[in-house]
Amino acid sequence: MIARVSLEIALRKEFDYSIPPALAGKIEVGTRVQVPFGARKIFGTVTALAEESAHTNLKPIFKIIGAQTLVTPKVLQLARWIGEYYCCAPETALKSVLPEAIRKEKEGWKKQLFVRARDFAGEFPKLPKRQQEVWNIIEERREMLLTELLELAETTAATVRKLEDLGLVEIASEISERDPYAREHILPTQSITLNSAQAKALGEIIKAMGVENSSRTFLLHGVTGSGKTEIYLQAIAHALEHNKGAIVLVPEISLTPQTVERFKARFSSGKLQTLVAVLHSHLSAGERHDEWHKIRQGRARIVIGARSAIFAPVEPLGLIIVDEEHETSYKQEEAPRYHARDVAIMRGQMENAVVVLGSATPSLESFYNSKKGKNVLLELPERVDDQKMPRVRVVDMRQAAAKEKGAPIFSPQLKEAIHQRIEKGEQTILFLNRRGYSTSLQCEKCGYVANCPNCSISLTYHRIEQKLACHICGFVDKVPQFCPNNKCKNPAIRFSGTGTQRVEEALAKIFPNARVRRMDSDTMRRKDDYRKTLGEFRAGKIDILVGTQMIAKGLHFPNVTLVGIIHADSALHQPDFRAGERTFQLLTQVAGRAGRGDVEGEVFVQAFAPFHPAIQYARRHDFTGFYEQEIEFREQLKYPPASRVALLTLKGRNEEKVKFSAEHLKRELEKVLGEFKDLILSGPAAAPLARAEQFYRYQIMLRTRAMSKLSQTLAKIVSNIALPDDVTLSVDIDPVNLT
DNA sequence: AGCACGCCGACT
DNA sequence: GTCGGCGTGCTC
Repeated sequence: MIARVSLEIALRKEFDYSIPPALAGKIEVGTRVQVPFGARKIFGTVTALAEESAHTNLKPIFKIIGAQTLVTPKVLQLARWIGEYYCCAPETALKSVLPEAIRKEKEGWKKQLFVRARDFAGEFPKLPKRQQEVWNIIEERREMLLTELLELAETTAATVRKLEDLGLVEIASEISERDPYAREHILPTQSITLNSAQAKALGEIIKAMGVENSSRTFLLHGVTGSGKTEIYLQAIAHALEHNKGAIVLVPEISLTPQTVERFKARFSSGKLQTLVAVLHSHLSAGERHDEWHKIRQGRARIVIGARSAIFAPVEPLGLIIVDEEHETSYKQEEAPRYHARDVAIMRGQMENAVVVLGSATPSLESFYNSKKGKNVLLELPERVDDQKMPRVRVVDMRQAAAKEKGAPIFSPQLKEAIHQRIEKGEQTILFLNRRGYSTSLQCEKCGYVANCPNCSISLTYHRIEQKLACHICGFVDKVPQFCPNNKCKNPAIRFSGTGTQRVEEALAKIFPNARVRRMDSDTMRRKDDYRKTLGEFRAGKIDILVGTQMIAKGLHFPNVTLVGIIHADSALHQPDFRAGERTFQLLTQVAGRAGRGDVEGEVFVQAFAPFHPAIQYARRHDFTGFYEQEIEFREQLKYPPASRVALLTLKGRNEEKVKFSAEHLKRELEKVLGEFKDLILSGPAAAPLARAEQFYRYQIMLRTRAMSKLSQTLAKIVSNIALPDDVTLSVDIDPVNLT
């Protein structure tokens, strides 16, 4: 027998090996192996078994890695598709399918000493007092951790060893499974009765699950608080009843203990007792290892996790849920540059699983697909608790700016609203998507701006830490006391643009008695900070929470009746065709934080372009209206979803070389791509962020409706084109980030 | 990806 | 005469 092996080096080629007698019958498709390759030893994955090979003198496989076949044939098939569609080496795609913790040569199980009572035949010996006490504990528990026993009996291992010598107990090193949620106390929950819209949606999903050999994708469009999660839970319960497993994808940022708890509470406790495995980046390598094997061994049937959880080896798979499907964090920003939502749809098709995409603000792509019949739209138009949507007021900051000298941070309306909440003991969330104190430092006299030496952006002033920092590369500099321009040396330097630190400071001045807390990546350095701060906020120990992105998602606090968005249109000027969509989504999500208790919520949106459609449709909670006007623009300019984009980026330290290479690449593309009738080729042009971490970047954008075909053609060009070795080319299919 | 082989310039 | 530059090609 011969095994075809995909090696863990991006050669875009597979190699044949003979299976030595010692491994005969133990190797199958998906087995990870170590093989000789030239003078080296390399890991790889068996992708096929064959009777014969085109090559002679095959070398034998060295050994098998892992106790069990790690890549299931279905996941292997999925990896192949990713390599093809996302235009990367199949080896790169295959590599990302297994977590790092699983790919190690030695197994990652944690072994601990266990003490177990043995069946004792014959006369029970008379034991000394201490030994008898220890025995009593063991006899009752039958089996326990040695460390636990020592603590409980306040004794040492020597005493237990005595019992072992007498043949009363055995001490053995055994696998002890790590449980990242062992400390949480989870109370079981029961299904909640659904309202009619929910019941109808669930009915459709269940109906689709009953049909064999037809996968179906649903787009569950439900406003914030419309009860999407309960539908997920009941759909999963249905899958379990039919002996199928489920994968739930959640954006990393909303994978909080509360989210996990909701799933565990329904399935991991009470009479169902189905294990829920969790996969996300905050787990230790050991925890991830154990969670993954729980899934692989079929003990966990439900997986909840971030992007890469879409590769979880759940088998058979009945249901995939992609919550907040519009979230950009589903896109991996390094090779393989896959979009987990789209991989989910593909996996659903391959495995006959039903896919449910959920969102209050669906991506234009998914909504467009529902119009085209590629997925089935399910609408939840109302909040489950009959609460009204919050009242959204848009404040024209141009007027506020005209009244005072320059634009204030808070409009008078927002200031008054905050004041009222403090009086009433209600809470406020203020959102601003910019950390630091001010976004730039400029000399008013000579025009000098403090820029990053490595990137083409200005440095952000951090007042508390007294530093200037680059938010791209992390460069840090001292704050100059006067203009660094030698000919100027002006002591008056202006800080402009507002960040969260400045908002926090301003609040302290205006409301000296209010308890203000800032939440951004600068204050949330430690693992536990996030949980702690939210705990204090929930307990009412904080009046005003100021924060970035971090506070926009999923938080649910009944006492929050006011949400202020400080600079709602800050994203609108970005050179990205999705700028409007992002703004609409963000405003809707943030606004959804208000009024989830008994009191009606109020949202203040401060903007310099208050009549922009993204802001006006968000104000009216009108997704469909926004979609209709946005899709018109996308269709006119042939942007997604009216087309698909491939973004080619060239990077290098030498700008001229990068530019030249980009022009060379474009000429090569023009030669080959004539057959694509609807192709639009634009660029090369300097990337919006022209330099990052000392690398100059040039881009070429390709647009077509036939992306599968285009990425196949691109793969050929990319692997054949000759570029200087200090210039690198990356291909991003369906990019979400154009910078 | 890494390593060997191979063919032309400045050195003991 | 050698040491070494990195172009080309190969690894089952």
